[in-house]
Formats: sequence, C-alpha cells, structure tokens
Amino acid sequence: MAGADDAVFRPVRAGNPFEETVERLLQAIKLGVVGPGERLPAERDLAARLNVSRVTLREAIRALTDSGYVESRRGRYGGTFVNERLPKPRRTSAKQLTRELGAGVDDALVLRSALETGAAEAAAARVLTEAEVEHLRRCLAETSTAKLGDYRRMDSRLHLAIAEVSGSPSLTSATADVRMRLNELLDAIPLLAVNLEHSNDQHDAIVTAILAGDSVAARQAMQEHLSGTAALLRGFLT
Amino acid sequence: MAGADDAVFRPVRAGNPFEETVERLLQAIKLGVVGPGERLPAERDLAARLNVSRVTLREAIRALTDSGYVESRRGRYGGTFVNERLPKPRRTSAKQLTRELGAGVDDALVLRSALETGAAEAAAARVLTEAEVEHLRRCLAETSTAKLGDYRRMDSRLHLAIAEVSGSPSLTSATADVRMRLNELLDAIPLLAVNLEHSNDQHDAIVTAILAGDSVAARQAMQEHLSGTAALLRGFLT
DNA sequence: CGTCAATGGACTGACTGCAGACCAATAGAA
DNA sequence: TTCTATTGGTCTGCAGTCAGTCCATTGACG
Repeated sequence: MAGADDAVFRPVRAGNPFEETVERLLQAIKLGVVGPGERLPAERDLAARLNVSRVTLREAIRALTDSGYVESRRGRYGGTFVNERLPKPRRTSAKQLTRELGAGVDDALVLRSALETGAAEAAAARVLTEAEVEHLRRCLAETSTAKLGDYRRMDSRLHLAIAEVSGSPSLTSATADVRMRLNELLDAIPLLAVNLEHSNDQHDAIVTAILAGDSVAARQAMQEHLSGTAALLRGFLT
Repeated sequence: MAGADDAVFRPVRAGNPFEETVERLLQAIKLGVVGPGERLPAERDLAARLNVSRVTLREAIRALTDSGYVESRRGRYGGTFVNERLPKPRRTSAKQLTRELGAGVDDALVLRSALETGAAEAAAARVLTEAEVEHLRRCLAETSTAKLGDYRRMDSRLHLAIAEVSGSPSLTSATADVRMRLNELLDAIPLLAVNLEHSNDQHDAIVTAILAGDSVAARQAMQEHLSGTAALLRGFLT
C-alpha cells in the first residue's frame, strides 16, 4: 500500500529547469494554447513568467527548434513562432505504452475525472463574463469543425477552456498537466469518425449545461464524456 | 479574464530546491504524516526520495531545527525527530490573511472541492485492502478523540488518508498541497466544540460510505462536509 | 566490555542555472 | 532614406546545488 509518505516525500522537482521548460512549451503547443503560425511571448517576458533565466529558456527553445516545433526570427516584430506543420507524434504501440506508463495510466485517469468533472460543475455554478462565454463557444465550434489532424489539439483546448471558466487557476493548471500525461496515450488510439461525432455531441451537452448554469447536468455530462475515453484507454491497454 | 496562457506559462518552480524542501517537510509535520516524537526518514533516504542533494536537505532540516520543529540526534538509532511541542501558528488576523491570499482562497477552495469529492467517490468505487481499511478506521478514530490542540493535524491526516485510498498517488499529492495552502487560513478560525462534533459526524458518514462502497453517498457526504468549511472560510474573509 | 552498523556532520570539486550587460538584426515610422 | 524600438543572440561572473567521500557519534548486541 502507498502510504501518505509517498505523497509528501515525492520528488521536489521532476527534472532540471531546462527539461521542465521544454515540457511547458510543448504543453502550450500540444494543447493548442498557441496554434500553428502563432507567436510565443518574447523571450524576456516568457522567461519572467516561467520564472526561469533567459539562458535556460533559450536552451529549451533551441531544443524545440531542433525537433521542428518552432522557428525564431530576429528583429522588431520578430519572435519565436510555432511551425505550421508540427512533427508527427511517436505512435508507439499501445503495448509498449502500457509498460512505460504502467499504473500511471489509472492514476492519471482517476485524477482527470476528479479535476474535469469538478471543473465543469464549478464552471456552471459561476457567472461567466461575456469574454468567457465567447471563448468557450469559439473553442466548441472550432473543435466540432476540426479536421482529423487537428482534432486532438482542438479537443485539448476545449477541455482546457472549460477548466479555465471554473475560475480556479490551479484547477486549470492541474487539468493541463494531467492532459499532457494522457496525450501520448491518446495519440496511440486511432480516431474514428463515429467516435468523433459522439464526442462532439457530448462536448455540446457539457457546454450547454455550463452556459445554462446547471451544475448537476454539467458534471453528469462531463462524467459520461470522460468515462467513455477512460474505458477506451483502459481497454486498449489490457 | 485569465487566459489559458496563465495556466501553461505559470512559473516552472515555486522557489529554489531549499525552499521547496522546507515546505515539504513542513507538510509532513503539519499534515500529521509524521507526528510529534516520531522520526523522519534518514537523511540519505529522504534526500533520494525528494530528489535533492543531502546538502540541500540538511539546510532545510537546519531551518526547521532553528524554528523549533525538529531536533536531530546522532549515532545509530539516531535521526531527526519531530518535537513533542510544536511552534504555535502565526495566528494572523483574518483580515490580513485575506489581503495576503486574496483570490487564492477561492482558487484553493474550488480545487479542494474537486479533488476531495473526487477522491471520496473514487475510494468508494475501489476494493480496499485490509491495511487500507485499517488505516482509514484508525485515522477516523484518532480524529474523533483528538484534543483541541491536535484536532487540526488529525483532521488533515484523515482527509489525506481518504485521498490515499482513492488509489491515485497524484490525487493524494494534490490534496496534500491544497490542504497546506488552506491550513494557515484554517488556523485563523477558532475551533468550536459544536463545530467539531458536527465535523466528526460528517467524517463518520464519509468513511462509512467509502467502506460500504457507495460512491454516490461518499461524494455527497464529502461535498456537504467541505461546503460547510468553505462557507465558514468565505464568511470569515468577507 | 568491545564491536559494529547506522546515523548525523563536514568538506571538496565540478557543474548548472542565474542576473545583467551588451551586440545584431529587423521592419515600421518619421 | 534614416531613425528607433523591439526582438533574438552572445558573453561573463556569481551563487546555488550536486555527487561523492570521509569523519564523529551513538547504542544495541554479542
């Protein structure tokens, strides 16, 4: 049994600042926070926000440049831009992923369920600003009309948008993190048009419930949506 | 409005390894993972688990020694022990705490609700080992019979125990973290015997539901328990 | 009564990440 | 065309952290 010790005496940091920074930038790209062709914040700003030295940030950017995610241009109105064509995901076999992630999959799925159903519930209970409603609707629309290659990223962004309107930044961050942990796994699963359609319906139900202020329905809809994915993932890994 | 940027471009690390380590040790003490008179893991082990050099860990321990939390003894069967009498919490006024924490209180409360209700639900849905049941029952009993000065710590430990039996280490860690964020605030609120009794009843309901495998009731009971505390906290800060 | 294993305590040399200053390129504005 | 603000690119010296090694102390056990 895992004692409370394991929770409180877990590693203070996952890796060195460089690695963590790379991970964070990848998060921004893979979760669709900055889309293809869009620009990252200027190095000085970004370094300040990440609480990392500019040197370290630049090393991270360099790594992403080398692996084909971004490109930098100098001069005023320059910056670091996300490439229009992103590198393909690894596409490892589900079997190997099981071995890699092991019990971590279940861990992530349980955490995800708690975070996202909680976020949906909290979001519905809140009074949203016009900008928030707009953003939510926009993400929903863009997800439902996304091409197959873009679907995963748009889906991530929609789920993140829902977490955002919960009004809890910590909840948003945690949601983004756990999504990243599952992303590699999701990439190993083929996207079927029928599933996709079903997914869109569920997204619609969730957002509708949130906008209607019905927190019970919002939680319920999110719960159903997530359990579908969870079952799919657990199934592929057995 | 807080964009998704803020979630993904948040600081990579809260402080330097030294500060983080101090925080983690305080977590272990204040959440009752290691009680008064008990021993911390040996420096070499602990440093490895925290993924921190022994030098850094020792500096952190030194800081806690200076502030009266722990004491170290050399030799075989020695070690670093938590003091029987812990330093008193700051007891700042609620008004000042509001200013300090600001919107962070609401953030933490929303996150806490999501995590702990999710944990209770997941725990009830799981088949618990005998050791887990034992641990849960023990924490419950010790909380209900705790003296006023020990109550907060025992309560923390019970909530942490519930998170543990969710089976998701990440969920447990997150629960511990958010509890630490709220702890200072909780210390600013007087403990009334009547509230305490009510709290014990709720704890009992939660644990009973979990042991019965009734995930709906478990979530419900936890939800009620937390909303009481949340209302109390929000009230004191208005 | 000595032995010894396990613990905290102390030191060194190397490396990493940092803040800050400065250089170089770029494109819009004057 | 020239100016200039903004951006990425580069360098240096400093503080923090690390892995590894050895020392000092202690108390149970033979």
